[in-house]
Amino acid sequence: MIRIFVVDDHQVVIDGISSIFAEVEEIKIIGSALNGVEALRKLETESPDVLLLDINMPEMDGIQLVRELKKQGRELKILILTMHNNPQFTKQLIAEGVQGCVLKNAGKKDLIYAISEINNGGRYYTDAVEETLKESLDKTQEAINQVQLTKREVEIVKLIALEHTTNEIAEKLSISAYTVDTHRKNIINKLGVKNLAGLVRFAFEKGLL
Amino acid sequence: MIRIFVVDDHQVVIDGISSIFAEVEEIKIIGSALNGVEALRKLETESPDVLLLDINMPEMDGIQLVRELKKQGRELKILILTMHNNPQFTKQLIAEGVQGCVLKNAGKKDLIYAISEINNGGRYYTDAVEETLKESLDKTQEAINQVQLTKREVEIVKLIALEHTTNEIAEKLSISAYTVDTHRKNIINKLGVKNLAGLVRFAFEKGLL
DNA sequence: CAGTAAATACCTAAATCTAGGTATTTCATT
DNA sequence: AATGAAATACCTAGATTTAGGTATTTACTG
Repeated sequence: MIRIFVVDDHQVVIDGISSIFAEVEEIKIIGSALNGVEALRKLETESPDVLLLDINMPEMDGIQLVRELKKQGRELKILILTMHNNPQFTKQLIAEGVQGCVLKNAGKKDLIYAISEINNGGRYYTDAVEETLKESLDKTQEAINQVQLTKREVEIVKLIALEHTTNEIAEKLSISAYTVDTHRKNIINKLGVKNLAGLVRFAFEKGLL
Repeated sequence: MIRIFVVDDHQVVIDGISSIFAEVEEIKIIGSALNGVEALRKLETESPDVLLLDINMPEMDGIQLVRELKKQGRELKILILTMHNNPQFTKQLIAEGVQGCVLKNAGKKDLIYAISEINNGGRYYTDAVEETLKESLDKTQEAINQVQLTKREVEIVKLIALEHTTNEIAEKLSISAYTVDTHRKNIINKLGVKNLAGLVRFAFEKGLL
């Protein structure tokens, strides 16, 4: 019997996954959470074999949660559920030591297979994920290091994505436009993107919007 | 007995929803599709009471599918399943005549309630959706009309979102930078967004990336 | 207490985007 | 053959972003 804990910010997905496994003998859902913070709290008292984790979440995203759990020295296997097949993320995830990754457009069968594989000490990456990964493996290696935006930076990313100009943001936050400029520059550097478009794209991929 | 057809590009969501309703007496899933094109084909022979439809899909998105079905004069109720609570979309959807809209972070209970409401001739919008809608209802009304980008425009939107500048795009497509400029302007006008950031956001919401 | 991360602010020059136009060619449809 | 949409191209002025810096204050952490 494999004991699973599901973390996903969409209740429908949690309910769905629960229902899928309700009819599967060897797998049992022992709990779920709608975000990273809730997951951490609940995992204090629960100890699943496999953690089924969504990447794109508000509050604390999947990667942060993985880090926190590793930091606590938890011995559990992690299977990532992701929307976008983004090599940037996948690389980061592997670096963080997760055991597998399936796209949300995978089917029930794949999901069950991935979970058993992982529970038996294996690894599982959807074909598509693996392929995209290989393609981009030779590219910028330093991009792997942790991209962590500060609270203020996240705030500014959101405002930019919502079409506010530097001046508007400055006024809204009651700070100098120069400061907003500086933040924007820092963000672009941190994310390794080229311009505003990349920044907005990131905001989406990261689930900030 | 309410007969449902599910359209969502994520197999996990389809499987999940199927499982959820497997244990609900009055609701039955009679079919599903992973994209608009497949849905249209399958709906030629199927006639569900309610269509459960994801907005963000590749190939043919939810709105396009709704239009096509209305054009065919199909008599069916449509419940939208959406990720983002975007008033722009909601307005468009209402204009297209859909019966309801639930966010993907709604739970099983809400989903079931929404479906029965709609099947009984009612309408159902998640509280959050309704609220966001009201807030933005006084804003630009003309934005409701169909936003349809041409092939070339879509191409350019993608390149912009991928962080290419006007000059780079011009070179890549072997056209003048002036032309790219014109396209960008037209796109910004069509979408009713303010700047490049809005354009990239749109690309994501529309599922272009 | 020393060190560091975060947030703040300033400066300049160059690149890029935005807004307001006008105008021609191509292609498909009526 | 005419209409209209799509794609193309050009022009100018002003706004905004980008790249390269430097520097101060605050707050937490070892």
